[in-house]
Amino acid sequence: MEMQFYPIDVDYVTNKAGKAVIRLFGRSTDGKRVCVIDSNFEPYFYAVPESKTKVASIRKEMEKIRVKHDESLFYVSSTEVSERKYLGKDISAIKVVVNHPKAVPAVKDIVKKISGIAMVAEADITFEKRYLIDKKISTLVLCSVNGEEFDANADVDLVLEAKSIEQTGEEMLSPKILGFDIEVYNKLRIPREEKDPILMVGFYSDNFKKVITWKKLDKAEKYIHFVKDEKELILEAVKTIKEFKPDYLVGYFSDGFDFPYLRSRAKKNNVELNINLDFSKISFRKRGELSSVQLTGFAHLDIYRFIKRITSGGEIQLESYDLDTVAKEMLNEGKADVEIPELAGAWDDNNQKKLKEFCKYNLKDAELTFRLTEKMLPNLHEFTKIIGQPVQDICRMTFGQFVEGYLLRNIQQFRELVPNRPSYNSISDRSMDSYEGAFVYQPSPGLYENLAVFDFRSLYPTIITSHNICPSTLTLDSKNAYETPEIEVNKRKIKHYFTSKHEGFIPIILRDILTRRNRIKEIIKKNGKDPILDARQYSLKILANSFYGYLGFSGGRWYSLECAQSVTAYARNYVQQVIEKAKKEFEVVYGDTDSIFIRLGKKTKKDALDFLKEINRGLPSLMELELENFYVRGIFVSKKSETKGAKKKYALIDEKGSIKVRGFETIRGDWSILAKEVQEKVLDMVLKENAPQKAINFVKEIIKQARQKKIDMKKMIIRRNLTKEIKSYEQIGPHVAVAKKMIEQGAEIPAGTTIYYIINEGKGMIRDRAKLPEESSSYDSEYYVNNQVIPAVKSIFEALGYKETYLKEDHAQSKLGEF
DNA sequence: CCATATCGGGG
DNA sequence: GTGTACGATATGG
Repeated sequence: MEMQFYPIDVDYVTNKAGKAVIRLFGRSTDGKRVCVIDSNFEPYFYAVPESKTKVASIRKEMEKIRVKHDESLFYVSSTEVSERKYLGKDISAIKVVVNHPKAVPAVKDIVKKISGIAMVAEADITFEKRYLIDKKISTLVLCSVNGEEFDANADVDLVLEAKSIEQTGEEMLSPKILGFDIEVYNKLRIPREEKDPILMVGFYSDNFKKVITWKKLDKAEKYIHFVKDEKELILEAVKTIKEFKPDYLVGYFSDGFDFPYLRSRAKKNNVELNINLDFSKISFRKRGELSSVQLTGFAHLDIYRFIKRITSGGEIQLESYDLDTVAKEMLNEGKADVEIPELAGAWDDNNQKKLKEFCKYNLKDAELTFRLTEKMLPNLHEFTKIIGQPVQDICRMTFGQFVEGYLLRNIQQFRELVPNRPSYNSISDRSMDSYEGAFVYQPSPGLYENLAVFDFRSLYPTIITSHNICPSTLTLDSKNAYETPEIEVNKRKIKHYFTSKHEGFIPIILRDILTRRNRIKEIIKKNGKDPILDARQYSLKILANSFYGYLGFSGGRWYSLECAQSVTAYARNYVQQVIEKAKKEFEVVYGDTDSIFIRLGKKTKKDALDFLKEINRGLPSLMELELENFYVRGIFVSKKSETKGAKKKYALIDEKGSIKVRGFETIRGDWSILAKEVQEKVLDMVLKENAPQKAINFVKEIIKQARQKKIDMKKMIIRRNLTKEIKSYEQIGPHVAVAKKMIEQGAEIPAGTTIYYIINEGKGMIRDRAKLPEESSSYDSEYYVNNQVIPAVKSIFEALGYKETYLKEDHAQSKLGEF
């Protein structure tokens, strides 16, 4: 029979005959959950002989290989000579086909030892990845399959054994998404998996709301479902997922919290989290402290991980990635307003009213998770389609992995053999390599008016394409080659050369990405905004911008120090050239990596634009200097202990009154709200109103209010995490001291607990005066003035020239009366 | 200057 | 599992 479907999850299993078969789980066009089995794909790798002369004898030797491993026999099924390239050079490789994916590592080790073998390649690409690459299948994109119905032990509507399968369209899956979230008993601030039960599980989707809990609530909302205990709650949650049949089950930090917690509580209650479509156990792949929780048959997404990756470094800079902040920024809607530390108390006291609120809160979290996923879907899907790997992997991949995934798929057209993933040792060797990065033109601290900012459009990608920078074009021959600017290595000046006789695969692939992106941007310009096209161009932008970093990433297969060095060398050269030219007409205020900030002074905007045109006439075709914006005012500040202006620490206001702040994120979650608010307001007054004196008066007023204890205690709360067991602390910080006192009063405080505290008035050390917010009646205003307010605004006022008068090093305290 | 420590998300 | 392996930033020697 014929069927069209969207593959979502791909893996392989070994069938009764001992053969590895690929399974593609997905959704058919008529809405069924399906599993397609493809048993027509063979595992293989490549062996590269030292010279062509020995190929015949090597093949004979390889074909004799037999390895016993546990119960199975691994062997070479066939070999075949394949003319390939390796980093641009022609080589003969032998394709070695083996009887099982697990035979690859075993056989590979033996092949490596055969004399006359130079290297073994592509033995480290997983079977299912290899399948997707070779079959040119992207998950989530429509596939046609011809096959026979098959009887298999899987919780799907249809299993097909494929005779043929191919990707047939561009059309994408519209997935069934189920957001979920758990609430747990939290007498202590951090719940303990062994002791504290799960109290609620919430689910949300289009036309679907459900909260499961095990305390009966009278006159509760319809969506609340009651069960008798935690065990039943877990079973009911499993049943809910089974019946809903989502394509994506989505949580927020569910890799780090919800799933590990569910697993632990399921074990405690002696029940199985039986949601995988083949009834197998859920895989928790440890990666440092965090695990990646992978389901079989459908996708588990931790949307937090994708959002964090995709937004950092982008336009919107979030100060925190907690669900409330992210949802407010992206959905204009925050979490339900409850005091989560009160949940345990409400549960113990059977406080019906409060528990109903917590149910609502639980549902809201699931809803926000669901909505964020909907919002991110265009980007998530574009990456999945471009990179061609399952959506659950894309959701967790770094940009370096994006580049490598993209190269792996697109390198095939060049017949390039894929370099091996570097060994642990070579990674650590490579990470010793250091090289010069971007150029920074240091600003003099101060307030400037009337600025123009230029930047190079996609500077690093266009440098790579314009100068043919690629591991395959690197040459020692300076004839017919691009010559880099001088590069200083160990006090010696060197240059690299990249041939101009043929184009490297990285420049070709990258140029294709850039031109595709430009085409999409033109369509958007012509036809107006379109979220899908916008996601597509943004994905291509991120991908293109990641190539340079990838070349210098020690864990990369195509790592090349020479390439990475060359990219930054060219970049420094171009930016410095523009700065030198700009200096003849304007005052240059600042420059960093790919941007130049100039003061217009008596010159006009037109003069700035003419200058831009002039520069662009001299650049290679793909490179371009663009106007980023004109700014009314800008403040450049210096970091402490630096006299010159700091890198990337400035704030600008444009003609529309919107403020752009860079590098002020020293104010993080572990500072008081007071410090954050003061800094924000000061920047506002300086930039928007051009009123430094008013800002000073404002800070003076805040200090006065602090001293008169007129500021809300909530704004004084500082939080900090305990990273280890209390006993193992040598350095007793304020948060450690608070925790110690709590323990003395009988509390249990495991590692990982967040301690909230306020510094109280009195004599002695800071740590002895740190107390829980509920135990604090007042606060030490001098501490907050000197350690929170002043540090938050100090550098801003210094840049404005108030240094000597108002802020004298650490003795600021005595001077602050005048402040 | 480079090596080590901390932190994030979740309740 | 055709293994594994966070990444960015702050501090401290």
